[in-house]
Amino acid sequence: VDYQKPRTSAVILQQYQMIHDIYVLLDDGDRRALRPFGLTMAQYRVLESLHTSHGQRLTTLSERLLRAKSTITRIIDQLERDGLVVRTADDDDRRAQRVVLTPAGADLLERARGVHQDALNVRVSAALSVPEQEQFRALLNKLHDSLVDTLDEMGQAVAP
Amino acid sequence: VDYQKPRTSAVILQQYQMIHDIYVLLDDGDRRALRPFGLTMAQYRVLESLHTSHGQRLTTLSERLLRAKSTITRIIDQLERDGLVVRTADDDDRRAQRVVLTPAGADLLERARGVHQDALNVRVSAALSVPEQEQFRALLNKLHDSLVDTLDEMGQAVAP
DNA sequence: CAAGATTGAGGAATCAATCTTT
DNA sequence: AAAGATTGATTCCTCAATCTTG
Repeated sequence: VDYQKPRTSAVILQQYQMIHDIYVLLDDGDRRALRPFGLTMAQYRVLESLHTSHGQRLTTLSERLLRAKSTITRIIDQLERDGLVVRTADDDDRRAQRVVLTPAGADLLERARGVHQDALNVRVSAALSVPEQEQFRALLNKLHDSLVDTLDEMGQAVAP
Repeated sequence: VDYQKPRTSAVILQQYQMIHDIYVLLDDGDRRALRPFGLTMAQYRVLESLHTSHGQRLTTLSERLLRAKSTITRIIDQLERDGLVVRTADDDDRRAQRVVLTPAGADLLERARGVHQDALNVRVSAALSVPEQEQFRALLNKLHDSLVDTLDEMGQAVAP
């Protein structure tokens, strides 16, 4: 018996694999919902973030969406090529680019969001009651914030 | 006001983005923990699955790990090249391949698992108390099973 | 030098097509 | 025809290096 190195409980391992699988399952449904609009999940999340907060920098998007800066650059390239967003110069800092949703982008987001949300709603509502959803949300929040904290302590690592 | 099309509540949307972010955050930590062993997360999960159930078919691995069959083929290629697993002929069905862990593979898994679990343990324990973890696990389980069910109803879609 | 952004190279995952066996 | 598995082409993402500006 080893008294010195407490091993991870089976509960935690199950949790992790479960989170992983749930992510994959949700991702699978998302891709199906967004495909008719020609959007990947990453592109969709960028549009959503821009809708919430206009004129973000690429670096800000990288931090919020937990993607490498180069990934964001390429996603914006695609979206701009499709006429959904536009890069704008930053008056205060000539290094930075501000990204703005075009009318076409806002329109596409609006339509995609409807389909995406309905599909998500069906799947989650079938699984959890409203009180359970609230309870679930609270636990996710707690875990999320804690993970972000430990990430910060190690020096930003996701998007170098 | 629109009485006909109930939209998704903000709660559900927050949940989804939270799950997505948590996945990315955990994945980031995993990659750091497994890199010294030369393993990706997908490879690690294959080894784990083979340790639990010996001699699985590639198709079975594809279904359990929610990855496309071609993805599994390539992961097994890599693991076999590194001498961690071996493809074995199936006596009953000459189309099928049974995958088995080699002693080297079992050994590497053992060592990687220790580091991976400790790293995960630290991060999750810092976030949730033991009762919370148990509560969390129950909700994840419920959501997971429900998502699998709705996936099955739509005809297998993840790995065509 | 540090920060914002981009580019090239490489890995990982998927789709569609193909081959063999049932 | 259908199932198990593989291959080729393509997309997505990341890392490391680079360019410009603060």
